[in-house]
Amino acid sequence: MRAMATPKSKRRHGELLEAARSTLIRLGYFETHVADIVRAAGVSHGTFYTYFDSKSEVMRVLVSALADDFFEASTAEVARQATPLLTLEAGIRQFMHTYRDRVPMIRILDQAASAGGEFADECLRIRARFSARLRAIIEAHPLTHPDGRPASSELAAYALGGMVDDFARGCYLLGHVVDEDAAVSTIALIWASAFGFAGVSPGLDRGETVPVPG
Amino acid sequence: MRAMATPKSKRRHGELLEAARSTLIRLGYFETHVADIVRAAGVSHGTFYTYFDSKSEVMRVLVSALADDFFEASTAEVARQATPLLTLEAGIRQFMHTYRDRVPMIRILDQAASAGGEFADECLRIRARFSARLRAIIEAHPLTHPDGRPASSELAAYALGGMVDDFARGCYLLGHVVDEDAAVSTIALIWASAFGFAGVSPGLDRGETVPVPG
Amino acid sequence: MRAMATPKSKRRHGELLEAARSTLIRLGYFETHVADIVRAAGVSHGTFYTYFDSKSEVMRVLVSALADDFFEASTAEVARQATPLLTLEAGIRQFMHTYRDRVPMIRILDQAASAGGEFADECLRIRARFSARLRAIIEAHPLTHPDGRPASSELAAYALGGMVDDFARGCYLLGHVVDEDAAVSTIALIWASAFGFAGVSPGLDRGETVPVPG
Amino acid sequence: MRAMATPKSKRRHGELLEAARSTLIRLGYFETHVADIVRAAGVSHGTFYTYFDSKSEVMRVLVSALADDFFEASTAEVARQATPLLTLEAGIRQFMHTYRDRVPMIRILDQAASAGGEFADECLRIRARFSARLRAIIEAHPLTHPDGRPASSELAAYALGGMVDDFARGCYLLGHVVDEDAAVSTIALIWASAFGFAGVSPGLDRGETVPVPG
DNA sequence: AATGAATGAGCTTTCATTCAT
DNA sequence: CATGAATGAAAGCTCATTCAT
Repeated sequence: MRAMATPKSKRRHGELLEAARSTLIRLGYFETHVADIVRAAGVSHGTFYTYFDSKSEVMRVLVSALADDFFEASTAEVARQATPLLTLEAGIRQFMHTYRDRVPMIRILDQAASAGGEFADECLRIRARFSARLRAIIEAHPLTHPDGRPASSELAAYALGGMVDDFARGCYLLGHVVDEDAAVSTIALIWASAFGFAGVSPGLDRGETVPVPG
Repeated sequence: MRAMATPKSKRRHGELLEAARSTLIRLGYFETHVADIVRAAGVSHGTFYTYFDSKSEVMRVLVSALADDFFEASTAEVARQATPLLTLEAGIRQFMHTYRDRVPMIRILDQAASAGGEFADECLRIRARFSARLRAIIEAHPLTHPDGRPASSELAAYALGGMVDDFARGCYLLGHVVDEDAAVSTIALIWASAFGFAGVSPGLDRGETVPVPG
Repeated sequence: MRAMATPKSKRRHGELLEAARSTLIRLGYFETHVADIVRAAGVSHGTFYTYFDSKSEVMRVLVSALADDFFEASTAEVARQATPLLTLEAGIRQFMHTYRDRVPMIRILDQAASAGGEFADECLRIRARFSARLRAIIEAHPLTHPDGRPASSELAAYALGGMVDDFARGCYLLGHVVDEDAAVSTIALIWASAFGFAGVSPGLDRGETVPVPG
Repeated sequence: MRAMATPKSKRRHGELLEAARSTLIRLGYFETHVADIVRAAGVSHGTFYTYFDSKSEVMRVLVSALADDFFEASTAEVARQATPLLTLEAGIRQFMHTYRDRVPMIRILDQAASAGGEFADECLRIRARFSARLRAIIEAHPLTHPDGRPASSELAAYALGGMVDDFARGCYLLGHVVDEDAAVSTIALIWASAFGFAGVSPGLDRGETVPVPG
């Protein structure tokens, strides 16, 4: 980007960004061309290059903005419910809905990340911020290995957060069809088991057959 | 694809597929062009179209093959270990290693899926096959809600499978750096908690502070 | 063409020609490719070039054959009818039907001629042969200018033949929709006027020989 | 077509059209490629697509323009001559010359129409407009069947118009060599016979309005 | 004589970027 | 600053013809 001096310039810059944003969401990462953006903004090709060095630059700026927006929205507080399990469910449900309501923009994020370049880091940055929040909570309910060692709260947070993230991705990006309510309560149950909430995991005989994961 | 009669044809077909495969891995899904493939194979443009109807077709063939290979490799049997938890760990570790060893080709799958179209379904298909395996196991160790209702084994399988899938994706595709051994044991611990293995989850007082997920 | 020695060769040659003919009619002049012809003949590309020097050569041979067939069919004798006018009509109707029944092949002829090269001459050759027949008849009923000079029978034949040819072309090739019966009787009336048939225009004996148009 | 704003644009658009026109005439419909057009216009490939959506579009525009030009020129008024027959001749001669002077472009029209698609309709449209003019004239000199029924003026117009069209086509497109003067007077004679002009065929007042052919 | 894989020049079209106006 | 026509490299694909087998 080059020109930012006057207020008019600032406005133009913003208009172009907004045009690019709506175009991205409308057409997707790979089908968004400079021609689409400038048409949406009502300016010429030349003007675009007055404000941005390249198409990549706008993409970069926008994808970061999309990522921030997603993060902000998905880390809102959740009201305490009647039981811990219900509160867990409420939190997970909120995440799922936040995801669902932003599918077009998350799809962009996903495409940008898969295309390589700097966007994978952007995704990791979001994940890290999610995990940091979850981690703080887990540390109040530490997972413990059978031998008594505490599990890494960082890793546990990453894994539990990833579970819901993956679920949302499967449902909303890839199109897997599920009963959302059932999904939320199942995930909450697994979280609760991990946190060791009373009345959720019944105890199991030792030494039995063990599943092969994957 | 059209010509397959003679042994020479079969060889060429294979050479082109291999050229396409290595080019895909080298340049990525979006930067792989017919010109790159034929250059790698040492043949002319025309020859490519003797064996494939279009660029999309090779992509389709290759991505499906990659997906199949990944699935086959990641669902191999795992030897029973000393304890159930260790066996869980072994299974998860195997999945992680299978993923790690195929990063270049899984990246292609990921890119193809992000572009939409048929490849997202391919991903779901793989996920469904994973889940089906895991589900069979879960049904032997059903998760139960506090009120006694059994959780959906299908959803539980999808969620638990997603957790490890997401972990592998974060580490190997997006570049998140973790201690793999610690990660595996943490995931195994969460699985074990869900399955209700004795000695893993300690019990928790009701009514306490509850984490906000995400 | 090169190989014609053995009976087997002759058969192959014929098979290829027939395959080319049906392909031409099926796909049209511009959409007929060597690949289509050899597929229809059940032989390889190489074989095609054993019997023909080029695609153009087959086209040349075939278009000439189509032209001959058309000419033969359209110059068949027509039975004398009750009145000369009816006989004229019968002849014109026969031509129209001959044309109509061969639309696919005449279309080829038309396309080939328009594409330039030698095929325009082929069309002229047909027209000349038509005209020659018609001319012989006109010479028995000469058209006379007001000043008493006889009109050129050659030109009159060409013009009158062209009228019906053009009509058929308009209806059957270009898709002009008309009542065929009315068209035939109108054209016959114009012919009769030119020939000076009694009751249409003056001065011609009834019951005489009547031309077959085309 | 997309860009037409500035005068410079208008000029370029015209240059490209003219380049396309001259290229069409030079190389024919089937041998005219975008590369030839842009070379003739002295611009890049990209510029062509700034002004036209596709090659087909220029073809369409040009062929329609050719057709319009041809129609306009060939339906110009013809000065009344000393006798009706001479006026007929003058009209026919004008048509022949109009045709002759536009052979290169009419050839394009012919090729385009033979390829099928929209251009055959274009030809029919021209024919219909010709016929409509001729028909108005014929209705003032109705052709009558021997039984007294009037012939269809529409069909008569189509047939008589087709005669001269076919003649011009034979001479100028297909290369039939004739004495043009003799041809014109022969065709005029046939028209006059059909119209029943005195001294050619009976029963028409002299000195009346005389049709412009074509 | 038959095969059919291989060729490669050539086709139409796209699009990020530049630069004269 | 704004314009938008111009660029040109590069894309996917076609097809008549050749030639080693």
